[in-house]
Amino acid sequence: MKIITRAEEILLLSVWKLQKEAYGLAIRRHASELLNREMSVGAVYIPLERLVKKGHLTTWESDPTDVRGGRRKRFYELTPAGLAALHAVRQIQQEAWSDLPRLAFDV
Amino acid sequence: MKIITRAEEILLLSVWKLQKEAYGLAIRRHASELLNREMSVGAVYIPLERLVKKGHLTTWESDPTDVRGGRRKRFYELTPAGLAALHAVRQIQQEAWSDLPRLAFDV
DNA sequence: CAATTTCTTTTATAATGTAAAACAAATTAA
DNA sequence: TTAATTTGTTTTACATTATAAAAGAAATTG
Repeated sequence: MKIITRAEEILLLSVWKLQKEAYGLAIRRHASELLNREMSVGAVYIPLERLVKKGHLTTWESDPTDVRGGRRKRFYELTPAGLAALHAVRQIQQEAWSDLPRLAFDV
Repeated sequence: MKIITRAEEILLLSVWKLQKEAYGLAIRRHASELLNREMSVGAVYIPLERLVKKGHLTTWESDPTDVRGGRRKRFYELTPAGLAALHAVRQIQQEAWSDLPRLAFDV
């Protein structure tokens, strides 16, 4: 299984975290907070579409809400395959960060 | 600070782990094991050079050893900046993976 | 209906990732 | 002494991913 990229990891985790509120701009806000840095709109929507195409997310459009400017939203949800990809990357991370020797200059 | 990519993370951690044996092919072997998948030669050397250019690694050439085919090796070592980049990505990971709600289909 | 707001899609380009081929220099075997 | 083998790095050429910025859409408010 090919490992997901960091952007994919952050976006999948954002979708997971946001649950029923996982739509484009909300995902962007959450992911930006995680990264401590404003992600551009394209940096979110384009990878999200890729994740859908790969089967790691499902997506659908909602009806408009009645808040000002509240147009249709495109929601996302994690699939079992997406969750598996997250678990896989998590495991690799834990392995990679284990048993590291002490460094000369230290933290 | 711009976050490092997954490949960069794996390579920096491999250099860290290998200590005095951190040269191209050894790094490739170690990183391949971590990822459970053979990395191509270019997938290692090119990112390594990028990390040197960014100041996350230092590099130098050794003298040849006397084992069969043992030619000059190019070694790498983590810099304080490289370590800082690893710490930064680690922190983001821990934040991103915390407080995730239960899923419908569960692990 | 013009202005404003929320939200998504598209476009164009920069940066990264990767396989594969080429190159280099050492030891060993014939 | 030279051909084969081994260990290793560099280069090339291309595919994939990341990103900013602009454009487009549909709703509410003034």
